[in-house]
Amino acid sequence: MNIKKVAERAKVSTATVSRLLNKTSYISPETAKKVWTAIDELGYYPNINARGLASGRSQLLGLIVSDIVNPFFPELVKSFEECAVERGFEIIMANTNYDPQRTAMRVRQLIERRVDGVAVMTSEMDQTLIDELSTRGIPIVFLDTGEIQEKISNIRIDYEQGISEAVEHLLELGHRRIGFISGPLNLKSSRIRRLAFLRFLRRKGIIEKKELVTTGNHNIGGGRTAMNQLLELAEPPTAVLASNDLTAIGALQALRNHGRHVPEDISLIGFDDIALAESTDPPLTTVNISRVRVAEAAFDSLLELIGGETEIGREVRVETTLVVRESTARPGI
Amino acid sequence: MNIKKVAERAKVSTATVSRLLNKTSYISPETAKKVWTAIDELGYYPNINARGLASGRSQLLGLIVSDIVNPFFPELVKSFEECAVERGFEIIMANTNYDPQRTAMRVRQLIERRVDGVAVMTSEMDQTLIDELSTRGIPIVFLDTGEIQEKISNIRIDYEQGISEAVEHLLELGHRRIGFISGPLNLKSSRIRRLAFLRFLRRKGIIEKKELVTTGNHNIGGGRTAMNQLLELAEPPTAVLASNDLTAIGALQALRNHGRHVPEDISLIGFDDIALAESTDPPLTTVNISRVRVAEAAFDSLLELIGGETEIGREVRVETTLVVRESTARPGI
DNA sequence: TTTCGGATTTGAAACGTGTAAAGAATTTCA
DNA sequence: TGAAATTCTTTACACGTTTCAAATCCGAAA
Repeated sequence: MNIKKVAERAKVSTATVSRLLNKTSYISPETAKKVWTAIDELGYYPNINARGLASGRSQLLGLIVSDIVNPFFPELVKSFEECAVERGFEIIMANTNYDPQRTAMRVRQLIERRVDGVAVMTSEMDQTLIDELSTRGIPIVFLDTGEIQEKISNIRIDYEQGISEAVEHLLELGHRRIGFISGPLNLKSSRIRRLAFLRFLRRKGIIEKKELVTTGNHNIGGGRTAMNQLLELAEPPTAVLASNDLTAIGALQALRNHGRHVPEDISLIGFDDIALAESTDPPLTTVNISRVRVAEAAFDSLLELIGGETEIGREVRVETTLVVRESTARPGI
Repeated sequence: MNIKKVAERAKVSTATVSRLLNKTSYISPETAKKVWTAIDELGYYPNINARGLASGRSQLLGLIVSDIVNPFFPELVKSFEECAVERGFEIIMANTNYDPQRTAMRVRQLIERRVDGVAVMTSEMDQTLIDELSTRGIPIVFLDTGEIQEKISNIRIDYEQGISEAVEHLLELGHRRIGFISGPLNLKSSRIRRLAFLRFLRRKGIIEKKELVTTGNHNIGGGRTAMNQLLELAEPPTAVLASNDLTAIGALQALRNHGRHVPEDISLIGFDDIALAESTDPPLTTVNISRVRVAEAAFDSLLELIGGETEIGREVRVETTLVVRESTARPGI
């Protein structure tokens, strides 16, 4: 059941069948019909391996993520897959678990598989691996952590904007003592968020109080601990911004345990806008990063590089926007 | 940079190189060394497309899930990927979004890709698609929803056991009015869980009270609504079992809104044991389904079918076990 | 020592299945 | 009628695997 059989049955050459399937040139309607009939009758499915071998394109994209279990990623993966499938690509998922060795192995496999491009959604990527992809001309798109180069694009999430909006929102409500719970400081994205917060505060002429800026671990537990710490201060903040939603959820729990009401006693803002944020109690005001937008940007940039339209990659900025729900209000008196 | 170049440089035939890489026959140590040197010097990576074409094996597995965003799946996907990678396979993820057309398209693509096997983690799979895989001899493993046949295995999650344990636990604590919030009844797994609950109650000689068995939607909102309903009863339950953890979390919120304390006023048990269950307030007692176990069972069964060791598939039972945390206690007086 | 049978190791060549460049045949249009 | 356009065919790949056969080596028998 291969293209030859189809060609024989339709009484055309294999090239005609191939061109029909790939739409690479016009085929007369009658011929097309004959061929389609043959294809249907034989239940022919082209062999993508052979196609890939002959054409040099695999229609396969590698998607490297550090941890799908992190609620930020599934949506990203889902959207990316949707984009890919729409354009006739499929994705090979590679979960690295933050393990460099594993990452190296997976990248090697992706190369052997002759993927047409790789989306790297983790910052823990060795330069040698990037080089190995680059040498072979495989386009790459990074999330947040990369510099544009030949065949390398980068999606930059504009944390600054969302954080500005969030803090602005709190300022407008009348808050002046604003706390921040950052993520683990060994992660680049954590540091960026923290820095954006501090910078904006300074820009607004608000004196930074060291004790109001604490560190969590981007998990619920870390948020809880950090919030407890903040509450133990002589003068606790009237509003807290968390580096991600899980942290905010932990903070929410800590507040409840201390008998503080959100938002009456203290306001709380998260970051990411994971699905859960809508269903916390109270629903969490948070900064939305559109996973759909990020995935689309990543895919589009990759496709552009694959298509060879541009040699040099580009940087795409993805906005973040404040989503006001019910965890913020004027400070209590 | 192909096998021929390597062969030339090592002054051997391509067959020898191939055999060395695939370990399909002994190669004398000197020859092996020559070849390895050539491979290293050239930075040769075999072309998997060509390999697949020649050998008929793609070392690729399809993983069909209905919705990766559902917190049950990421862990499953992760574990499955781990198993696969360990044995030299890679996975192509196909997210169906419960859309039959999309499912059909993805299955077709997987066939074209000549995947060596498919794991179907969704119940919404058309019989014609299954047939299309079967005709081509592609092994399949289902989760919960399939009958073993030639080249088809099934992983059966033992809901009954977990639910028995959960209810038993409540009974031991002294509860007699036990409510249940099911998932959407159009999902097979929801129905199974609901049935298991009712059956166990009956077995224990407890009269089923219709009003205590409500329906949610496997999401937080649904859990909240359902719990509110239960609380409006003249005689509300003293304990509630939810069909999944998200539902339980919704119920938790509803209870809090009504000023009821968990577990003092009312006990609550979830199902699935998603990561979040550990971090709710109070930590949720729930029935654990080991995603790792499920993934391993699925992969192993699939591998067995691929290896051709067995023609007829088999059914693997995966246990579920109660994890007691802090959302259950003796009923208040 | 020579020779023979079998085991080991290697090579040649035939696949597997599609794509694409170049060229042939046919039709269209001036 | 000839040039151009359209449609199709021929054929040379792409790159491994695998079968079958050849070469080499070993120890035992003659």
